Amino acid sequence: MADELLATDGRVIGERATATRQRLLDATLELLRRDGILDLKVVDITREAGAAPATFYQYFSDLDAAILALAEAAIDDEAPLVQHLAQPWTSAQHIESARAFVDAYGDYWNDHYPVLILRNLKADGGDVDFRSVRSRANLLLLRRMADMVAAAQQAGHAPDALDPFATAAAMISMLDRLFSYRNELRRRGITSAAQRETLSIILFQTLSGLHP
Amino acid sequence: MADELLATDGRVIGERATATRQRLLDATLELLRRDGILDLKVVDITREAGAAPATFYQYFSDLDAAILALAEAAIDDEAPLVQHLAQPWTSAQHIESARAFVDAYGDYWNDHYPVLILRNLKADGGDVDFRSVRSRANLLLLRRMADMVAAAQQAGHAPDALDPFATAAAMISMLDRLFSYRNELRRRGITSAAQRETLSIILFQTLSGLHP
DNA sequence: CTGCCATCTGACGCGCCGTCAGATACTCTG
DNA sequence: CAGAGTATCTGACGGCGCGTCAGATGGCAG
Repeated sequence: MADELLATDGRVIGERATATRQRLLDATLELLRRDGILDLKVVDITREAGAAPATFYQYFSDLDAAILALAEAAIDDEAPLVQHLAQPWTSAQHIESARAFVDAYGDYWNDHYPVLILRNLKADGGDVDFRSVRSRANLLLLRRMADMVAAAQQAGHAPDALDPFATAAAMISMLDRLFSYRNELRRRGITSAAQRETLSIILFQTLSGLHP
Repeated sequence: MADELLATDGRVIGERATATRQRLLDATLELLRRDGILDLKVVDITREAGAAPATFYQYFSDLDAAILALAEAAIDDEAPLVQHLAQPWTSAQHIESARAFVDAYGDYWNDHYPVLILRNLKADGGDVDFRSVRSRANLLLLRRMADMVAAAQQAGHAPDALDPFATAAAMISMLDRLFSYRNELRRRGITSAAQRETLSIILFQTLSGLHP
């Protein structure tokens, strides 16, 4: 097992230090939720965690390192998502699987959204570490979705001109961004239930090539 | 005409000052492209524009005010987009309109992406000014798309359970996010042409209810 | 109790923010 | 074209967060 945590000077850290490190990560996520993505300060994190500013730098070289650690941790919560994509959606009844997937994605998003948004920003900006963690996070989902599209194409349900992987990426993109936008939609009188149903239908149609 | 520009102290500004203000805005966009969204500094903007830091604050109360001005300016470039959604897509031939729209959206995105990303971030974060400018920017597009969905529903092509407005928002979301992601897709060997065709098909299917 | 190692901390120099009083450039009048 | 008046620009400054360092504190083994 290589999951022994290291301090920035390279030494393996003990129980007390591991707990402190975790408090700092918890505080980071909490502040990201509370104050938004653009106003995160190390000083505030350490105050929230009841530590001195210098302590933060014992476990993370800078803010990015902490966010990267949170992004790594988020990967573990993806398991329930993949499950709903286990088999291709081959009949109208499978719209129910699409609904379940959208719900699961919503839960996942709620738990991790500030980290996911920052991860995407930094990955888009070219940071190799964030690109790597995003890649590992998305790959399973993208592969499963791409396989579903390919199956739909072989069954003659979906257009051959669709690139399966690009289609999968488009669906993940839609979900990511629309969940950010959902408060705005609610403000316009569109309920969560309507949003969920709309997403489920688009996802079902696009991945299966069928009408629900 | 109320398009006379004001300094932060409220006075109407003249020709020279307007030019300086514009140089600052140009420099802001240039630095956003070059250095990314998260490392923008007033000092750098003024250096790039050949002005003193204090000059920036004569025309913008802070960085957000400048970005907001850029977001306002971006709205003017939306006209070509709306054009492609003028009439509903009622036959398979209209896939060509979808392609044209995707291309136009790509151009628009290329011209303004750092500003659009920041605008969305701050609007999602609850900033009322950025919510307002995003709302004004999106509304025309969203309305047109929603009308297309409603028309497809009346023709019996699209499921009635789709919320037209939420569907439109999902499509815009997909476009916004996927254009950010396109370098990653290219890295995976998916060409721009394949991305464009995939987006066009998904858009066409979802808005028209037809197969291409 | 004492020494040792892990862990934590206050204090500091640095760079950017946003403000102010004053310098500079332009314009208009006589 | 001199000089006053206004528009525009600027250097300098206090404040704050960053990231580093030497040293303080805590806990455990002998």
